[in-house]
Amino acid sequence: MKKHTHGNNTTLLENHKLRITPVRQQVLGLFMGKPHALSHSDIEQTLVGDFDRVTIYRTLTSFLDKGLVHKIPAENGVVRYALCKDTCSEEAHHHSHVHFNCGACGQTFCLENISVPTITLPQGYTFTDMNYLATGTCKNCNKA
Amino acid sequence: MKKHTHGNNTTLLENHKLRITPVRQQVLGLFMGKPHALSHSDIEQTLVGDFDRVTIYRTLTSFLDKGLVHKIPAENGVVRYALCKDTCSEEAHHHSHVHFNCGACGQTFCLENISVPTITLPQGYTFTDMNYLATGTCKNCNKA
DNA sequence: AACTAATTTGCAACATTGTTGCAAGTAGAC
DNA sequence: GTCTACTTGCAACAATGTTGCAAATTAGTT
Repeated sequence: MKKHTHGNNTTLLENHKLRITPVRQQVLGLFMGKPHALSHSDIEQTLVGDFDRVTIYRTLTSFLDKGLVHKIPAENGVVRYALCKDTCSEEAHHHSHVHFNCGACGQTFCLENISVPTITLPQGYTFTDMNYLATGTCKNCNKA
Repeated sequence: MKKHTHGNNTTLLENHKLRITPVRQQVLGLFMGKPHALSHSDIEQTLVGDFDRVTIYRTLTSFLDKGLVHKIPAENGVVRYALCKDTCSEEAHHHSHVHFNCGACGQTFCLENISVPTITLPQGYTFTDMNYLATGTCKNCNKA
């Protein structure tokens, strides 16, 4: 029953200095099972009845702090989260990939495989993070 | 007292097929008076006591619909709005400029003057809108 | 296996943000 | 000035996010 809660997600949590708890295993499991980013409410609805709303918020916050996931703001203000690649840590996030939000299915994907151009900011500005958000229609929805 | 509510913002509203009302003039006045993007709560706090919260939401929505402002999602999910350039209309928005969110002063700016590279999406994806969001420290805060 | 310290969880309460329906008020056209 | 359509305020609600605290749990130590 709780078979697949053990496996490499346990290791993943340990690697990020997070204690192994049921919520964390389940939430991490969700991320690993889906190709798209998840919002708080996505998670809340999938783990029905099992965990407190607040706990899920805190789980996401700790994942974020420890560099396990990154935040993706959609145009409408909905915040989603997606797994980081291994190069991310507590200290620094290294992703400059494009996020794609599909207007048809509403899902958000990380497009890891396309090249991201460098943007040069004006004199005086320094940046720590760069976010690319495309809105449109995704592969699947364009087929249909 | 209500001197500067008349002027070219009235024309701007007319041009976008919006009725001239006190809220609209005042909110538009705010946008024109500030170099940075404004959130709903920024506006609410500045126009203290004068207008209903709901009215401000609806004002922003109609500005958005008519192509007068555009929406800027910050990393934390806060949604801000900034004036569009003249090339925007009800039908289509034409801005691919970079938005810059300063972690120090919290303000968000449109950086109109820097070049924005084209991003090529993978096969099958089509996009209608592209959003560039940089987070860091702005000119003023870097000086201080 | 039991003990302990530190972290994590659930609960309750609250704050903020955004939405909807409807009646009264106002803008703009004639 | 009159009429119509749009806009506003109010009330009520829904959704989202935050905080404090006591009880439970994790992981390390003996």
